[in-house]
Amino acid sequence: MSGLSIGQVAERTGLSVHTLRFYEREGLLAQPVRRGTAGHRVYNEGDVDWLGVCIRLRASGMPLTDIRRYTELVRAGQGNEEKRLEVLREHRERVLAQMHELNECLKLITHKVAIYEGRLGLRDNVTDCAP
Amino acid sequence: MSGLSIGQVAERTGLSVHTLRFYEREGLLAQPVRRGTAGHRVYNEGDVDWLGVCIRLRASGMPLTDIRRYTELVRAGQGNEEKRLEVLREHRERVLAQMHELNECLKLITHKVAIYEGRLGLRDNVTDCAP
DNA sequence: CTAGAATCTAGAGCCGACTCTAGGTCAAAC
DNA sequence: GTTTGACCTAGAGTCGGCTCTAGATTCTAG
Repeated sequence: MSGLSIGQVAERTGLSVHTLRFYEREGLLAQPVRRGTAGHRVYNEGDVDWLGVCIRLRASGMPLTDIRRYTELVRAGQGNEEKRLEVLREHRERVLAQMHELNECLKLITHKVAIYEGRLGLRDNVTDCAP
Repeated sequence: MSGLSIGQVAERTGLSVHTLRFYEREGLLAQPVRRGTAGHRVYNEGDVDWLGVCIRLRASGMPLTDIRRYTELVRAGQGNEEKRLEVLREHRERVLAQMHELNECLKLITHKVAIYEGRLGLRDNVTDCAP
């Protein structure tokens, strides 16, 4: 069941084939992709899983350079767990900070929505209300 | 009370003077900034407050074009509350989606951190590439 | 009065993250 | 046996969001 074309991987991951090649150039793949006949990329399930991790990290705001750094550590094999932890913990801080920021924004939006809904409601209820 | 230079506003908001001028060009200010002698910008507290809102919206991922759209509605005055609500609700959805995504990422990170901490604690040599 | 800091405008430059193009190879379907 | 479509590489282009430069003017402290 391992032996996916770039098109199949694109479909599965939601990335475009362009982006898949781009990510590979950027060193985001844990292992170098195997090549089949005519040099076509052949992905396996592990590649897809790893791409899933990359996608999640990207979606949470990790820059490509950091993902590459982490990928390189994984690729280098055992013995650098401390460094991997450092990268992960650093990103966790960013994620938490971002969550906090989003919460603040949510409060602001909720506040403003309440104001506008109140204003509209008032207008509906009191039909002859001149501003 | 009112009468802040661009430098003072930069200091208060954390934006650079470059960015303040850029935001103004992009139409992110609710009112056109007044000008003092020699054409220097003179901000008031209301401007700073509005910039605070813009900064929060930006930090939560709202693109500048959407902030401009919203600003234009506010600038246009009463009567478009429905449209403002639409912009706000739309962004709220994005924020909630983003929070969900961050949560998923947090789970992933926590999982991986646990693995690495366990590995360091137990000194085993499992090769891990699982998501 | 003068040096240095702050401001102005218009426009160029930069960076991250894609996204697309051109020109080519190859396999299978008609 | 040619056409179609997925794939290849190298490299150019795009876009959002700043960031900086140049050259001029103006405020401010000594």
